[in-house]
Amino acid sequence: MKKIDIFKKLRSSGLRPTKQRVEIAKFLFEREKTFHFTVESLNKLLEKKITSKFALATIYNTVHAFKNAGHLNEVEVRGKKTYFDTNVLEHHHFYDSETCELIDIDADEVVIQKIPKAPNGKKIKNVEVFINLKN
Amino acid sequence: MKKIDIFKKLRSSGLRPTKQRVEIAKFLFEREKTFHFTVESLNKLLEKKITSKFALATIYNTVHAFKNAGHLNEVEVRGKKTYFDTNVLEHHHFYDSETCELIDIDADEVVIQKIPKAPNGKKIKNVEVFINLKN
DNA sequence: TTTTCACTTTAGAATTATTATAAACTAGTA
DNA sequence: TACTAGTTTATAATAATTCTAAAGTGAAAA
Repeated sequence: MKKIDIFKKLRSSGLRPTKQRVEIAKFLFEREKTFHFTVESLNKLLEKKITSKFALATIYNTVHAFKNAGHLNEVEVRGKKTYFDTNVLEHHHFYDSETCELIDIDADEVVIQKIPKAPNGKKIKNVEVFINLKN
Repeated sequence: MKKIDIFKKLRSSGLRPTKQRVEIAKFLFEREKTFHFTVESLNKLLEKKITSKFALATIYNTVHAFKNAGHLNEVEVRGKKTYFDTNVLEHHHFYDSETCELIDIDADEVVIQKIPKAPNGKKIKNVEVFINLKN
């Protein structure tokens, strides 16, 4: 993803392309594969990669802004930290609790045959399948 | 569930039937339907129901002890608080993010036709289906 | 280009859920 | 009854996240 595309991405979601947002966006979206992270892990990786230091609050702000703009997914993981995912398509996850690692599963790799109706007046927003792993 | 059964349940899992544990166990397990709660909500409900006051740490200790003994399930919910469930059979959940409410789905109400293989050397421990609701 | 101002960043304080600590208590056994 | 390991308790500590308010900055308007 080129710099100009990053700018577009930010602008089109109503986010000013500040130095911090551009750097973080480049780090997150200039990659082939899906990337899973917590704010803590992202902060550590950015510290290594980037010369200037961003406030932790900025990482939080930016990640939430990206999430609200639909550029990041928040992933369903039991635990203290919140995981994010650069894959914003509908998909599912393996979770390896030994390593605390998430692995993406494409939506078409899971086929659900039967599902109950949503209760009284509610609708189904989405279905997440979470496969816990063991050794 | 009678008092004697509560005692048995506790003893058979190596837990001394203290006043606190018995009270909490009665509150949790003497019901027909599944019960979902957080430590905070359980604490509030116990305060209403019970004359004596238990330390918050005791609620945490007890809930964890019950969970480790297999009498409670910890449920996969995104968010800060940890949810528990008196239903320890394999099952799934609806989640209503408006009301932060969990609703059980029996295992046989969901049929999965296709699922990917576990990655390199890992095995599948269990599969959780989480259905997010909207209005 | 300069001015202006709403939006951002920042450091640090505040908050919230949870766990750790260490002293006081108690169930069950000898 | 007395002992002891397991429990409870109040409080402190921790950890992730959010809040705050002051300083900084992008970009639209003059």
